[in-house]
Amino acid sequence: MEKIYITTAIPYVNGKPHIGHAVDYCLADCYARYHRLKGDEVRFQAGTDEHGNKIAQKAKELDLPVQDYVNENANKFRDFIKKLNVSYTDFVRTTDESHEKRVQEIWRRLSDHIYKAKYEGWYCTGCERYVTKKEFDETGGVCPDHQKPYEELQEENYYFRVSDFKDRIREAIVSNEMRILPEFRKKEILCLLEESPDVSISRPVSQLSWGVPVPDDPSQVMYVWLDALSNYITVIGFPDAKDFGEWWPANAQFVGKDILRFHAIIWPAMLIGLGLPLPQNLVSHGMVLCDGQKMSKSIGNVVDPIEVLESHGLDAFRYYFLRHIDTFADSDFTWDKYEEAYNNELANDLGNLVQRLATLADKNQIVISRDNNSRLSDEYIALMDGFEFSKAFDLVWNKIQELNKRIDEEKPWSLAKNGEIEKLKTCLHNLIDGLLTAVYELSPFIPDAAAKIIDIFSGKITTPKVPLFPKNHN
RNA sequence: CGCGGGGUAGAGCAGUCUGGUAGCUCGUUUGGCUCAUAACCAAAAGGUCGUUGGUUCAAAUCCAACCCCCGCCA
Repeated sequence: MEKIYITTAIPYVNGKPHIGHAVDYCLADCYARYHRLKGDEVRFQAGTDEHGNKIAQKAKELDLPVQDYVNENANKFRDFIKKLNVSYTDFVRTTDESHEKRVQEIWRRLSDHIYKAKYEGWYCTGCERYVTKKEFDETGGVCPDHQKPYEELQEENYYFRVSDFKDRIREAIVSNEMRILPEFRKKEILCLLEESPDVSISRPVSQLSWGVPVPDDPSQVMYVWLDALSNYITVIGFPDAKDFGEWWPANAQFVGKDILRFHAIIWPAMLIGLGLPLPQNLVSHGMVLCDGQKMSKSIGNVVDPIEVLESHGLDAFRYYFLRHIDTFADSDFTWDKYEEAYNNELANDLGNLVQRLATLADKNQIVISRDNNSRLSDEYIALMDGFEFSKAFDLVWNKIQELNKRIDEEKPWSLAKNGEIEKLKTCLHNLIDGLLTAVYELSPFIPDAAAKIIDIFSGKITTPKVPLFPKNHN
């Protein structure tokens, strides 16, 4: 039995949850539940990123105090996470007082690697970031995302000297001490690492007010990196919690491919600077596309995850996102594919299998006495340990389909007709046992459905009045 | 320019490392079954494996050149 710590990226709460957030949560939750099945003790972080100008501006537009605005949005995210039945144990908000205090302590401890310098160049207020000379030249001085000319800027910032840690980070990545998944991202990061400049970690108060004050310098406020990335350790009590070392380093940190670079370069630099070990696995997943295109408001192909969730329920949602959204590569979401997966797979394969076995058991008054002796197959464990969730799901699904074949081959209804009661009982016992074994491995993916199936086959078995995954007749 | 991934049946993919009758899922067609949610099971049709050339008895697989798509550098 091990202690496992799992983290998810904390979304920026300047809007409502979108479908990309769901991938992070589904993967991390599946992994957490898998470890609990193995008997491990799991601590599982989730949270929200709540500082920065974009949020302050939105609040201003709505004429709300900023804290009220972020409270409201943080709740939306927390509700969303609950709706996904994500089994997190710790929730962090970057506006939590305890987080802010700890971040300031982290800043102090990193002060040997922090220096003040003058920035001269261009800045995009929309992106809230500095713009390189190359970018300025290529865009003709106008931000392509915001259609606004870049502003010329001259200001003092604090910088974090990432260069102090490059050798150590490279070594950790190459040796898989900090494993980056998938493998091809590892190569990208190694290239990026060489070119990584020191990173600006503060802004003058005049530029940015909604953030954590820099310790001992009231003229500066922390910019996103130190504040947001620190959440992974502040939430489990760094530096003062006595049991911090029992949980850190994280076994797995789940992030989208777009933010992997920060987690694979700036974050380990911070950890090394603090004298802490590095996370064991950085798992970077792909983006959810719609008809092969990136979802965007301007194309108008944004899919609302709540709408998806409400159309066929949570099990269907988790099913699709864990099986048909590839764990590592970009994958498509389309309503057609979603409907197809629900009808052909959840309803016809699994739902119908449950229904036919329950009916057969009911009609023939079969009672299953079964202690929970299910175990995970070696192949399943290997895939789950390698974060190959969609492949592990495929593996289990084959077992489901296999059971449908076996029913046809063994024809329990014929046995009943011929009065071969003992044979019939053995046959149904074996089939139901096979189902429950598969369901055990299914439970990290679709926990609600798994619980319902176990319930159906516990004690006296009766035919469910409503099928597990009803189909729409329209 | 550079680094990386990919181009295999209508769609989505595996197979390429370790050459030897081209495979899976969905869709289509036909048959079977009746426990089941018009569900399930079986069978069939459907491919010049991006192009050209090379190595070999034999190439989706190895080698060379080229074309196209995508990711990262942004």
